[in-house]
Amino acid sequence: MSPSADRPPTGTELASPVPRRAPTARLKVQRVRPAYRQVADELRSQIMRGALAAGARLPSESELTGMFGVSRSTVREALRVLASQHLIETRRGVQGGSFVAAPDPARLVEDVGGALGVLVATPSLAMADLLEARLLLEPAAARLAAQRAEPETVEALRRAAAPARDPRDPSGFVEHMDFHTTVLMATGNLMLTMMGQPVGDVLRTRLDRAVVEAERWAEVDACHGTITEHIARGEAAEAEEAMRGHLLDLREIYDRPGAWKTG
Amino acid sequence: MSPSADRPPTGTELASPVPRRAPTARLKVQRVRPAYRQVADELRSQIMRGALAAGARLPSESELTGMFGVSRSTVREALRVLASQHLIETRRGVQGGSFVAAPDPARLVEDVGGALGVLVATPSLAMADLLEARLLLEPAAARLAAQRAEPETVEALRRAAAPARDPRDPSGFVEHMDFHTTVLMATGNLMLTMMGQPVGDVLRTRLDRAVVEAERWAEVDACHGTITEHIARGEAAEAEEAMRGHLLDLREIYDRPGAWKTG
DNA sequence: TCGACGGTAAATGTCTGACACTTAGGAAGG
DNA sequence: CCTTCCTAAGTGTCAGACATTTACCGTCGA
Repeated sequence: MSPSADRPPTGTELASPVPRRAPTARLKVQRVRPAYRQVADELRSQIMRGALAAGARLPSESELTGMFGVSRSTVREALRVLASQHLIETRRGVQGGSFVAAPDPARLVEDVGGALGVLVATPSLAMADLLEARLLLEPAAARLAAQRAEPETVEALRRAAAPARDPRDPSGFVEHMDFHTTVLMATGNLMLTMMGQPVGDVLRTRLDRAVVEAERWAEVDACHGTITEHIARGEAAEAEEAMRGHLLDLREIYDRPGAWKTG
Repeated sequence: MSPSADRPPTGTELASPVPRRAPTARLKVQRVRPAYRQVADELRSQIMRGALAAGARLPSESELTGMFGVSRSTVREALRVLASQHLIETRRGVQGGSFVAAPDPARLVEDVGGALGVLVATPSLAMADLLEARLLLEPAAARLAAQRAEPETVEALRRAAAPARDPRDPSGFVEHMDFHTTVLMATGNLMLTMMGQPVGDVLRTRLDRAVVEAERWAEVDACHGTITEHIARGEAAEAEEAMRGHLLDLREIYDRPGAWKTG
């Protein structure tokens, strides 16, 4: 990140390399907010305030044109902003329009994962940080999962712990979800799932699986099975410890040279 | 990633105003992706692939119209999408244009916080979940902070632990950052900070401070001080335990009826 | 009576061309 | 050397038109 990269106002500036003796008031702020931003902010505020319930239909673009006194292009750019933040969805055709989108955890996780992927490409966020965060989160999640184990979630865990079969045989891929994600979900706490999943996603997608031998995967699967059974029996402490050990094992893989796909 | 590619099965479909007895296969997928999305996806892909480095300038809107063979409106809508995902920043004037944005953790935290705020308005994510997640994260963070305490971070902690003075007296508000955020930052692990801060933000902004008596805040400040000193002395276990106790104390506040601002 | 078919209209999607506004940098003037 | 003004590149905004999608509804035929 070049130090000259001028940062627009985020409001949460940390250590700012304060430009001493600013020549003339040299603000980088946008003097005027573009109209499309004002429109977007106003609509967003209405949505967040609950004035527009989820599923509700916004006025048509032409109507918004009249309401805000701006052109349709401007309205549309505002709508694109909201749509890309998943606050609205637009449909075409008769009875089409822009609708307030129902908040979707999966979508948020996707977005965060994507942003994380970008961040790990910078020196500010190291893979080691992700591993540490995971090591902090998932053992605790395993403990909670054990404390709250229900037949249904245990069943899901068993499915997830079953080794993913040969990728060339797609038959086993139905309904197969990542084990670690499943453990997070088994806590019944959506917040934990949302915190942990993006981390796991990034680690998984950037690991070059070629550096790992087949028998290593067998060990991994064995660990998953052990953890699952601890959770199934409600053995909280054991589940936590097993997960911690598992993650430490994995760390050995992640620490290998060339384990990370660069691009 | 965030392109929110035409939704693969998220499995989290909730109450869709299901048109009973779907006439013919009634998919909600967009048959054709609008041009602005294609342009946005292509540009995003180039940015993520690294073909455009951070800070690099994209072609001007007019040039992009030529390159993609679409009108400027379409190009602009695509740029709005990328801008609202913080992948690019746009400047006006000579030497203006769209520039690849440097990844900014603070921005990501902001976004996640905003999205969380929306999610807690739904039954899928309860405040209790946030509290639990926090209870899981911050004590561990306090431990790590203690293990790695450096003079500089300790100093920042002391500043943050100092009671925020009367809001009507803005003098004390300079440089005052939330204590819990500071603890997270003191771990030196950006990932932990990014996981914890949105949670704290949501809890803080939605707590109706009117239900809390002044002396309660004094207790809170005292707790902050205790934790800070544990961290300063490198007492990891004590710091962790103090933080846990502090959060459990806070829980009493959060559990009061009427503690949450509805919206 | 019921299903298939096709028309209609309300919206979004796209294009074109024009003008306004912003702003860094250079030229002119003191 | 400093200040002031001008310029030009680029984004921001507007207006109007046409294209495309698609739920709905009426018609027709079996």
